[in-house]
Amino acid sequence: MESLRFEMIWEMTEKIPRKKVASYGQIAILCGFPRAARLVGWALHACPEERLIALPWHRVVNKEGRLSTTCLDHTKDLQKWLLEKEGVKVKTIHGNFFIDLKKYQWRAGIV
DNA sequence: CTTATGACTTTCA
DNA sequence: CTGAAAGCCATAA
Repeated sequence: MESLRFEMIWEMTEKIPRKKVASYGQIAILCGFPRAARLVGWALHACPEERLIALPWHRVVNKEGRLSTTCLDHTKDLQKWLLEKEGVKVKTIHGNFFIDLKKYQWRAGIV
């Protein structure tokens, strides 16, 4: 098995269906690297803007379903907006945004 | 080649 | 139950 590269992460992220979300760890697991959750976050952070635009990065949240992005150019507000645009309900709690994983978590790739 | 970092996750106190 | 710390991996410098 090759090393987990950003490209793999991006491709896996692109496979997330509409109205579904996946955790960073889940993406890593689907790629075959259960402990590379941080790579996923960083991969998206290091992703070119062009690629990022076509990438459903907003469907990737942390394990709690919380929008944990710290990227100044791609804020939680933007992510929330993109999700609601798809019809995904986003809860606003104490200034943070949460997603109902029981309802929206991606259940594919568990072949 | 070595050190530092990041949009995470899990475990210990 | 809540909070803090370590673990993890690939990339950048």
